[in-house]
Amino acid sequence: MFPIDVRDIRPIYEQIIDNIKEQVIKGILKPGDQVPSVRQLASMLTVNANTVTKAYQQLERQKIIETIRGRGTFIAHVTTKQVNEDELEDIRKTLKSSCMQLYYMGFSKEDVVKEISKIYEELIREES
Amino acid sequence: MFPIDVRDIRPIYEQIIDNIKEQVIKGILKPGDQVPSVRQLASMLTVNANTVTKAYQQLERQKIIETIRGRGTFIAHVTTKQVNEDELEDIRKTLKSSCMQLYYMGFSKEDVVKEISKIYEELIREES
Amino acid sequence: MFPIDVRDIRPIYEQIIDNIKEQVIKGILKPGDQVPSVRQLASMLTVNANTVTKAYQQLERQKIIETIRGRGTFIAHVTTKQVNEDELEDIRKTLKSSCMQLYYMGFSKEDVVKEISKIYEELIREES
Amino acid sequence: MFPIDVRDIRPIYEQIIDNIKEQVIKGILKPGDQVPSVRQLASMLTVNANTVTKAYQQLERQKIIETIRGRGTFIAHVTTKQVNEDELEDIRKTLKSSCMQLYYMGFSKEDVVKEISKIYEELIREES
DNA sequence: GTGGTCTAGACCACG
DNA sequence: GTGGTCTAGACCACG
Repeated sequence: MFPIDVRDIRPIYEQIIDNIKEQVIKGILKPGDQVPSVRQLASMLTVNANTVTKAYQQLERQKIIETIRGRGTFIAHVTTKQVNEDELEDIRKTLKSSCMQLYYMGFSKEDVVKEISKIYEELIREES
Repeated sequence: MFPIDVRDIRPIYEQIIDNIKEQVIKGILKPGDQVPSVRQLASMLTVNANTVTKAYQQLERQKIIETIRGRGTFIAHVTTKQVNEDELEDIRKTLKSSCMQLYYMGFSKEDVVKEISKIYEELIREES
Repeated sequence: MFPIDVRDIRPIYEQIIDNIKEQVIKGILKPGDQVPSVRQLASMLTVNANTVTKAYQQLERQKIIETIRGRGTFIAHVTTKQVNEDELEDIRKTLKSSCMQLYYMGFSKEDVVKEISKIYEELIREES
Repeated sequence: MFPIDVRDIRPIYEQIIDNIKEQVIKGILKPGDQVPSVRQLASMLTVNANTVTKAYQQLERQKIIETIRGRGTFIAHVTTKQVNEDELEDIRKTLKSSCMQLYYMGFSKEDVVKEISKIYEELIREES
């Protein structure tokens, strides 16, 4: 599967969320694909099952996966998510914090744009 | 001073850090300017003095402010911070998470670039 | 564990820092070893948990220990720390103060060298 | 006179103590020499008079200066100070902390000895 | 159970 | 008056 880094700043459940999202965006996981059960993934990543549960709950709330009782958990069929203003505001705060840190490291606006463009491109690079 | 938002995802001390950084970047606070004492700022924001202390300690470690014994706390004289690879890697992870969230909201690469450009520009608007 | 001396000139959190550093240097604590949890150490030393937290935070900043979310705190895997000129200058000032005190007690250069050699040797005695 | 560095880790009163001790050790100030009055030194260094008072009190307790009522303050006539075991123990703790810091910066015993020798020599270099 | 955040409040060192 | 240290204790996030 994918690696969990216990030293990562992000909590483990967020790493799981980010990894699955990334695989969906990159097309590695496609709508209808089954994802491992909570217990399977927990043992694959050697993390606590509660941690995977938390990640799956959030992914489900975000309509990225869906659980069908008795059958398992699957990648949802894409429904472009509508813009949530509160969430967007939180993202902006995060971006602003990152910008300030980069500013202090001497990054110009162009440097920042270059950085984020590269990140976005790597994400949606067709069939990675 | 500036508002503390208890509903903000960021802890209070981080909001304080971000706000002061922002004022320095925008040139509202200049090198040598005195910032409110721990107790003053605490009562202005109606937060506990320890919370302000924590924010100030981190700002001091980042060389953004400096404390002069018995006199108070001041904006540091700029010393361009050198790039820390570990820190940069953490920022990249944060940017990637934000990109994925924005992608799910339907933001194209151009939209994301526009968004971050606006944020960066607002930050340095008044020739810092 | 180790004793806290309330009469010591150093604050408690510094005594904790120094004690753990010493155990690491002496090889009593090895990379990967778990150190007591904040609460455990606090009750062992009968000090407040916040005091231990402060010591651990500084040790973490110095890359001597690392915290793994929900699992505990561990001795870091050694990464030789690079020389920080500012820090070195501070150490030199401290050494100079000590030298002057010793000079007044009648210590010759050879006495001082003998003293510090003994201290250093006791530190690394058991092949760390 | 001598410079006070408000950014120095040492409190101002300690800087004053250290500076006067240093001048005595180096022979710049000799037994019987008059030192500035508290108010004079305070205005020379632009520090608070209480700070100078504190420094002078400690220097007097250490028999390095002596105050003659109505006449002023003078460098004391040398009387080799006897070794105070408690004080020596404190110095050892300080030296140990410094050794540990230097050890973490990669200093060998020889490096540390070289460092402290240089500091001691610069101190007693005849007529600096 | 683990550490992180925050409060209220005391006391101290420095100036 | 300024920040630094420390306590007691609450509540939260993560696992």
